[in-house]
Amino acid sequence: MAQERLSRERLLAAAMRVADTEGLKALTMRRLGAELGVEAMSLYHHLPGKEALLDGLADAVIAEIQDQIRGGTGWKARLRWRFLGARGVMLRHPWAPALLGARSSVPPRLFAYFDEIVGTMTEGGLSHRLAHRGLHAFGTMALGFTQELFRPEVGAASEVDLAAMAEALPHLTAMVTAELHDVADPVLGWCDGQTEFEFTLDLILDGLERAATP
Amino acid sequence: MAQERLSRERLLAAAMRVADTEGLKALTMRRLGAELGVEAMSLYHHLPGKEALLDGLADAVIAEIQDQIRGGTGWKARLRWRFLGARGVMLRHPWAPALLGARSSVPPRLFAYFDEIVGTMTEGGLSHRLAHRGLHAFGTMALGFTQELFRPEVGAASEVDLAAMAEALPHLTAMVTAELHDVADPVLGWCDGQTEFEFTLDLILDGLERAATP
DNA sequence: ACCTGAACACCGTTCAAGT
DNA sequence: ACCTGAACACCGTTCAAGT
Repeated sequence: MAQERLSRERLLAAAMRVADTEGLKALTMRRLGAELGVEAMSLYHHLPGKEALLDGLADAVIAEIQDQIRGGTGWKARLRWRFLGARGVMLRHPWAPALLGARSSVPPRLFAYFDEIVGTMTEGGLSHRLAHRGLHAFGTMALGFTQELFRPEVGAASEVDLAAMAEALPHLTAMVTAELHDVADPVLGWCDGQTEFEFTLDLILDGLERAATP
Repeated sequence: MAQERLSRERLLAAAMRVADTEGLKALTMRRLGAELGVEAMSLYHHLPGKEALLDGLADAVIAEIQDQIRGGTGWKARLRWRFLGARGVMLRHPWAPALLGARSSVPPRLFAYFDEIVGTMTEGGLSHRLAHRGLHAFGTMALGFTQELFRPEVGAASEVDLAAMAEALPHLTAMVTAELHDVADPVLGWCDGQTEFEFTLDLILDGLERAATP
């Protein structure tokens, strides 16, 4: 079954494949072994354990963000592309936000990634203090998720009693009604995500620019 | 050992106690049973399973945020107090961000919480569209965490080779050096969290206000 | 009704044994 | 050196039995 020699790279690639297709919970050492046509214990010759596997997976996601080509001139445009690219990576790997949020150690590549973000700001004329605060302001946006932490539950959502909801949650109901984009799917379709992500991004970028030019 | 009758409330209180003192990983059904002087299987008479326990815990955190008294007049001041209060709750329960981030179902109280936030904005004169985008812009800030996803590893942090770091990560090193607040702890002490949280909060609040008044 | 104890199906991992 | 298979210490949970 084992076509080629195992390696750390092959393990991580297979782990990402399993996570993409079956979710993070399905990624067990035994399942990963089966994916590679090998016993679970063989994996321990290339990685010290499960935690190291997840650390490597988190680092690989950062690497994928860094691999995104960046375009545009000016610090605002460059950061805009960076973060939109990061969001794209996260949409391809829906398990990634939860993984990055749960990791206790910082993925090594994250330092280089943040270094580049800071460099983009300071070379754009922002002070170190403002760049520092900017880094915090972007927060999880630099990793492509702002509001994606709670995944919608498909199925149960359409059974919402709008009349009862209007009584218990008047403001939210009024907003949903006013903001409805897609009538076909009144609960899931009223946020498109991309629009709100870009709004937040521009809000922060414009706020930083205003703070930089007194 | 079992002093009083068990109840869902007693289970959740004990679960929060275990999580606060020993962390979320230590919260197993057997450990929770021991905390209450009872066998693990007794818990299943008051909760359907582990997932329901974690759901209840997530909901209890939202309830604790909602219990914070809110002061101030005007929508910006009220939201400011709300989110600073949410941050305080999360600082008391360091396990909460990871839990809320990992839950697949939405805690029931979150709807009422968001309804109040939307109501604060619309009663302050913001359109439903702007309130909607504001809700997304606040994102995880409404739950008290923006950048707390990666916990610093105490101990290994002080062993950083600043000279090597300056070469590999020039922008980040320059920023850390320029922004150093506490010389005694050069790596952990250069962010105080609270300052950056308030900066982000005001950045978004001011940006929304500017978008509301053309 | 509520609680118990043994058992089952998992999981990550240790260890001695194979090649 | 790399991979295996049995075993160990956990975990959430089922089930029959107690009171």
